[in-house]
Amino acid sequence: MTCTDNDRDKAFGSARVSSQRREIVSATLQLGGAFTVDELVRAVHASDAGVGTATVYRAVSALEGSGWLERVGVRDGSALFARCEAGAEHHHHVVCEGCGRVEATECTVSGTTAPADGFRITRHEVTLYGLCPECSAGESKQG
Amino acid sequence: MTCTDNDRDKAFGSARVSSQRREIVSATLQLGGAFTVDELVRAVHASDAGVGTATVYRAVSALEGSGWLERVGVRDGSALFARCEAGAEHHHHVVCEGCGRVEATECTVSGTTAPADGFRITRHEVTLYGLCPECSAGESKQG
DNA sequence: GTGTATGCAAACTGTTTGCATGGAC
DNA sequence: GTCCATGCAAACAGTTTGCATACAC
Repeated sequence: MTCTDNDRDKAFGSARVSSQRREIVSATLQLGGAFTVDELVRAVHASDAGVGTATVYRAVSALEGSGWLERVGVRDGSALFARCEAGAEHHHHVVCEGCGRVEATECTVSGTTAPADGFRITRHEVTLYGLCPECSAGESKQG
Repeated sequence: MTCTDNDRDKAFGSARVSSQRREIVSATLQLGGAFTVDELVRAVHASDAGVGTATVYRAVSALEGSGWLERVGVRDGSALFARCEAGAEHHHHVVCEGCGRVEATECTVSGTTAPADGFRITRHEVTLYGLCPECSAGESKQG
């Protein structure tokens, strides 16, 4: 992962960047796929146990606000976040249930058409779940 | 709404049916569309304030278990439930953001194809949001 | 120097659970 | 008569917030 401090700093947009926030961004990149805030807190604590949970929550909110992170779903009652390259373009996510990896995928839902009784559709939420090529291969080997 | 006690009782499958559970089912039908547990509790309290929150949660779980109710999404951090006629068939939901009405809609997502990098898709979640014909008409009148 | 991010802990919300009791079957 | 559903309250998990302080700008 080639990621400079400058890259990390850009994640927060115009907000201030502290050492903690830089660590949080690094941990996000290390996790790679989708993660809960709790998992992110653990990852951050691996390099600095002094970072508070509230700080991580606030940083995640800031990152979500700047568009660098996205809320991609829910797992066991906690919000799932993931870094997504697709940015502001309309897209959805494929979540690997093996390793948590998240990829952007284009929207295959027929946009604003009315599927039932003349509903006027304004937005939709789509999340695909499955296995990435690696996990898919591992799965078929193990049975 | 033509719904006999017998209909209400069937909602719980083979589980026991108490007067509270019958009231909960009635309240569900009165609400009509999607609702949170909190809204359901309020509706139930309109006819019997003595019903406990835990009872409603337990009844909702039982109704979900029997397939009579479905979890159709999340609103403000609380789970959204709705009665759905579609039953066990694969389908999705259209939620009216005006009145909360929920309709089943057939799946327009191209099933198990791999949208990105050879992912093997096993399942997906789709929820459509918009305005039903009535709310859509009201909206355009009011601007 | 100003204002924002931090850390701590408490508060808050939605949901679940333990327990004694009443009611459905 | 047995066993499950109930009601109450406490417990619980995830998340947010208040406040004094440290630090980025």
